[in-house]
Amino acid sequence: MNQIPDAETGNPVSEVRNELLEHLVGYALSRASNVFLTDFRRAMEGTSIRPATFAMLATIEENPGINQTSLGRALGIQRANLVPLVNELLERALIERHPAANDKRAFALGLSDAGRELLAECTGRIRAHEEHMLARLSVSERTQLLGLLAKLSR
Amino acid sequence: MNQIPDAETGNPVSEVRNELLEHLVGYALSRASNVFLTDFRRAMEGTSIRPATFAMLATIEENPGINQTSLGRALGIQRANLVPLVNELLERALIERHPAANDKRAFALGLSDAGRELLAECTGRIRAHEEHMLARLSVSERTQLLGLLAKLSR
DNA sequence: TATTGTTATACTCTATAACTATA
DNA sequence: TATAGTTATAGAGTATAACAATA
Repeated sequence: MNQIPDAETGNPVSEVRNELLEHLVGYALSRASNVFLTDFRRAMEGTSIRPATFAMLATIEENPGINQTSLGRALGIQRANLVPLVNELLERALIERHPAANDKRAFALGLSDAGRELLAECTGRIRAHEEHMLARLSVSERTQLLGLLAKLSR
Repeated sequence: MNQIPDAETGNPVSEVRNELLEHLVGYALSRASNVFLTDFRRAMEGTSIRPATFAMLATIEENPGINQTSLGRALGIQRANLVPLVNELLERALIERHPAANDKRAFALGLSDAGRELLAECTGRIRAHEEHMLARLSVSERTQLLGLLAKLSR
């Protein structure tokens, strides 16, 4: 892991030991997720799109007319936290919001042309980012990993 | 995924589609990590220990005398962000901090008896939490998953 | 009564820049 | 010059509670 000097004895210590953490899936998930996140940000530089807003655009494109509560539920984002995100995408004219046909409380969300264009641009960048992050994994390992992760979130 | 009414047409829609996100490892990592995080918090209720402070206690126990920079590097926590965390553990008397022998700039960190006790208590809870979260995975699947995740962070 | 969208608020994690004292 | 610890600050994700309008 990391070469360190032992601050107490001054003896050279070859590595930081971490038997406990190394065997915790939760810790490994958190570390791996953060590595991806850092590279995701680099890949998306200049787009002002973050993981949450990308997920929103992708989900709205595939489910035109979806309302905010359903969108939040599908993405694991609470209604309250979705509000400023929706506002941001509206202000950037990446999505459109119309009154829902059968429910005066709700809105139907859809992508604007600009939103569709930006989504396509971001999707291309993200595919390259994933390819870069998964370079060490074979095709079957990638499939395995996706399957195992899906099992954890279900 | 989630049953929603289509807000535009009012037609029943069986599921939220998400072809794109479902095939992104970065997204799956983020979702799974968050599922674990939520359950981790529940499992640690009453201890005032969070993921970062648990990782610190575990790493200090296995590397007595380690300094803050090395600790941060081993955990992926920047020096600047480590400071308030170290202070918190010092104030709770869970760790001790002594001047390093060979470097007047550095401190040697170690666990107090209280810290060792709390670490043991938390470790037990976390093992139960992991067991709970991994219930759907076989032993070999768990090993596979840990191995694949390690490949991503290296 | 329950649900949709909203406001307000707080906590945690992470990132960057710049400082001091030592090495 | 580089490193250890520190301060200050900001961005982003997530959590809870409560409200008005509508179902």
